[in-house]
Amino acid sequence: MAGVLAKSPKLREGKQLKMEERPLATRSDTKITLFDRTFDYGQLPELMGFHLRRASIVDFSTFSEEIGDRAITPLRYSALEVIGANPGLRQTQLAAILGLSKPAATLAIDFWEARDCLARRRIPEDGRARGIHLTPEGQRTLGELRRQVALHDQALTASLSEPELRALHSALRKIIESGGGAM
Amino acid sequence: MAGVLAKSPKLREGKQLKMEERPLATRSDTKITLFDRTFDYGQLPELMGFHLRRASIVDFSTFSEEIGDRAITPLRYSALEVIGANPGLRQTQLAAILGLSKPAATLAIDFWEARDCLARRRIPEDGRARGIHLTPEGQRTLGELRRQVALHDQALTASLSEPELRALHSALRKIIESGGGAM
DNA sequence: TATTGTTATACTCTATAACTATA
DNA sequence: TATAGTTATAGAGTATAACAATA
Repeated sequence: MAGVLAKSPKLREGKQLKMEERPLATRSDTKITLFDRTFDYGQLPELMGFHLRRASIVDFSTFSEEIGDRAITPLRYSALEVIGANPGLRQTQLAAILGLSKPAATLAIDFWEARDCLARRRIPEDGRARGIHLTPEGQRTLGELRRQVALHDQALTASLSEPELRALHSALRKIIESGGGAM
Repeated sequence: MAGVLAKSPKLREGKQLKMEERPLATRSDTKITLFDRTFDYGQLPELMGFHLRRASIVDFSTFSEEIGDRAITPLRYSALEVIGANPGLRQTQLAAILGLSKPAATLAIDFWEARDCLARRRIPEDGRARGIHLTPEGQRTLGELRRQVALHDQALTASLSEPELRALHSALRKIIESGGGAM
C-alpha cells in the first residue's frame, strides 16, 4: 500500500502562507516535520482530492489488518457481500456491479471458492453461464465479516458526530454522483 | 483504473431494507440497475469506507485525463509540487514526505528529470546525497500544472456549497488524523 | 559500520486478447 | 457470429534486497 503521504505525519503548525487564497487549508496541514526539519506540502492541502486519497488510504491500510486476514481485501470482501446479497448472480454481472474486468471477477470468485465459501452452479437456461451462490461456510464467513467490517468502519469514523457523519456521507455522494459519467 | 463500483451506476430506488439499521444508506444507493435487473449492494452503502473509495476513484480516474497527459498521475504531480515547495529536497526526504519507498522516489524523480523539469545536484556537505531542484522548464510546467490541478479539484467539488466543502474537509481531516498512527 | 541513492528482482493487481463451450 | 467464462500474457506500480559511493 503506498503513496502520497507521510507514514507518521506529526504535523506541526508553520508560518501562514497566503491563507486568503487557501480556503480549505488550515495551518496544521500545510507543513510536515520530518528529520527535525519542516517541509511544505505546496498546494496539496488545498486539494480535496489529496485529502480524499489520504482518508481512503487510512481506511484501506487498516482494513485487512483489522479483519485479521491479510488476504481479505476490500475488493474481495465487496465481492462476497454482493454475491451474498444477490444469490445466483452471474460472473459478468458481478464484474459489472463492481467495475471489474471479467478476469478480475473470475479471480475474486476463485479466491472464495478455494475457501469453500461459494460455488459456481450451472444455469439450466444458459449452459455458458454460472450462477454464484454462497455455501453454508460462505454464509458463516460473510456473517462474521460483515460484523468485523462494520466495526472497522465505525472505528474509522469514530471521531465524527452524527451530524458530521451525515454531512460527510452527503458530500461524498454528491461527488460520486457528479462523477458518474466519468466513471 | 478499477474496482469496487459500477462504471455507470444509473442508480434507481429500490424497496426499503431495514432502514432503521442503516443510518447512512439512502434508498437511492442500496441498489444498482444493470442489464434491466436490479441488484443489491448489501451492506456496502452503509460503509463510509466504500464511499470514500468511490469518491477517491472519481478523483483519480479523471485526473490524468483532465490534465491532458496520461503520464502525469496524482503521485507524479505531488512529487513535483513538493519539490517545488522545498528546493534542494533530498530524495530520502521526498520519499518520507510522500510515504514512498526509495526506489519509488527515484522513479518519480527520473520521470521529471527526463522531461527536463528537475535536476539532481551534488550537495557539498554530503557527497552521497543529491538535492533536487526545479529547472526553469520545471518551474513553468509546475505553474501550469498547479492551475490545471486546481481546476480539476474545483470541478470535482463543484456540486458542493461552501459550508459543505468546509464540512467535508473537516471530516476528512478528522479521519486522517485519527488514523495517523496506523499510516 | 551506517547511509544515500541506484539497480535488480519479484510480487500484486489490473487489463486485453486468445481460447472453449455454448448459444 | 456472439456471449460467458477461463486462461495466457503483459503492463503498471509497488516493495525488498543487493550494490556502489560516501560518511
